[in-house]
Amino acid sequence: MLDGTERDAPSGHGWPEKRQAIARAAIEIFVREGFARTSVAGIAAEAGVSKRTLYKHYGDKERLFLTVVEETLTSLRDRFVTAAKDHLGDVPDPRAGLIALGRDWIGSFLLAPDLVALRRLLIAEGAHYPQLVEAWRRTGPDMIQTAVEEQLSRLHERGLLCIPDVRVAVDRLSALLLYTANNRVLFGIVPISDEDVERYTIDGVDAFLGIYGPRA
Amino acid sequence: MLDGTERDAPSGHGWPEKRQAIARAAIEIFVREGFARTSVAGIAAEAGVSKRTLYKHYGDKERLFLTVVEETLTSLRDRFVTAAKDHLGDVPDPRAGLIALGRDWIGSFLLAPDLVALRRLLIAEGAHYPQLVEAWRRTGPDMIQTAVEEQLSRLHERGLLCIPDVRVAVDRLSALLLYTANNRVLFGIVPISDEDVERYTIDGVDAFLGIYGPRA
DNA sequence: ACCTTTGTAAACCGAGGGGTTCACATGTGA
DNA sequence: TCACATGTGAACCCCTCGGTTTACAAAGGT
Repeated sequence: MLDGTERDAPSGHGWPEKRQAIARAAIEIFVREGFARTSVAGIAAEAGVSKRTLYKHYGDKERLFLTVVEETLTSLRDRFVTAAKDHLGDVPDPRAGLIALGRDWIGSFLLAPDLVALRRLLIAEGAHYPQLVEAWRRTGPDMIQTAVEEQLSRLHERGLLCIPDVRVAVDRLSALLLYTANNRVLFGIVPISDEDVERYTIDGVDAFLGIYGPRA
Repeated sequence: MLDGTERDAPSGHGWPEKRQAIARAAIEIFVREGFARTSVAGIAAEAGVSKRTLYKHYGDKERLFLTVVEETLTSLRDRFVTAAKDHLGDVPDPRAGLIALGRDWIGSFLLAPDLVALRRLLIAEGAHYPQLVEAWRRTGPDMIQTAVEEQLSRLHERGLLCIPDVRVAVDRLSALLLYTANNRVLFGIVPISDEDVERYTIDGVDAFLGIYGPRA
């Protein structure tokens, strides 16, 4: 037991990987169980780490919670910006472009299981930790808002859509695309199929085009 | 101490009012603190009742929780139906009627503090107690859905709106009316003023009329 | 070789909370 | 008047959990 075990998976000791293992386990359990139901011992066990090490890295349960959620939010922001740059590129046909955008928005952001769980956690604990809500607002919605605004502006400038107020248009697009699916997924349990995503997307885009379509 | 005290407010003992006092205190604290953070002793104190009495009425913490939330949901259903009958009556002008409907919908249902807290609770604990989510779906959304469907159908039949699919139209109307406000209020903290409600209402209705207006 | 750093495993402490019991009080009905 | 049902309040048991301490083990640099 003192020789070669635990060599390939570097769990010897003295590595900052411990910290990351703790963070991974912590966010997973916090997000699944909520703050109060989560035990520090459980996190330590899940991370394959002693309680002592955990308390060395993060001072106490609350600081662990705040740190790990905020770290998750910033890593999330990176996901947002890269995805926005990737998938929201130039589109020839407005309808096709909006559908691609909507599909990606719903599938990658709205329904991604970890993001759903994170939103649930923030809604649940937000009243107790307002700073987290503030961080969420900055990283998530605002990023998407500006990215989509940019897209819609481009479509407007090219004369493919008629959008007097881009800000409002983004609100309406997100509402039409996300509202139903968001409700289903937040209250949970019922899984959402790919066909559902496709339906929500097309339906939302068509409603949006009913308002802003070149037809006017 | 054995004569006339506690006559008007019947808190002597031996009354089922105790049960109601417990229920009131319980739902208030559960909704504010969540299940795990709530202590049975706290509920008993808030209700002005001994723990023993509480355990006599409701067997244990979990049964208290489930019972009291489900009772709240059914009492909620009554609120829904009466409000639907009251405020969603016949409307002469579609825009004015929809605005009145929207204002009431947002103000009375979406933003009512107790309903917000209840939705938060259901989102937070839904994964642990699916039965509650099911009860919520039955009492809340479905009631509103059918009530509003009826209203829109009437407007369609009178030729004031052009609505090919009423089901979809209700989804879109609720999305346009509620999405933004719902997000703001669920993540919490930021209060929503009456002016905000008015803005959300008018904006949502106008967007809806952009899709379904007689103009086509 | 030695000491420091980083880690583990387990025991331990104190607080809080779910749930029960006990001794006692007070209205109600026969 | 006496039993009974209902309720009180406080003590109590036991477990979980946050957080600490102790004893020990393995690098790794000098």
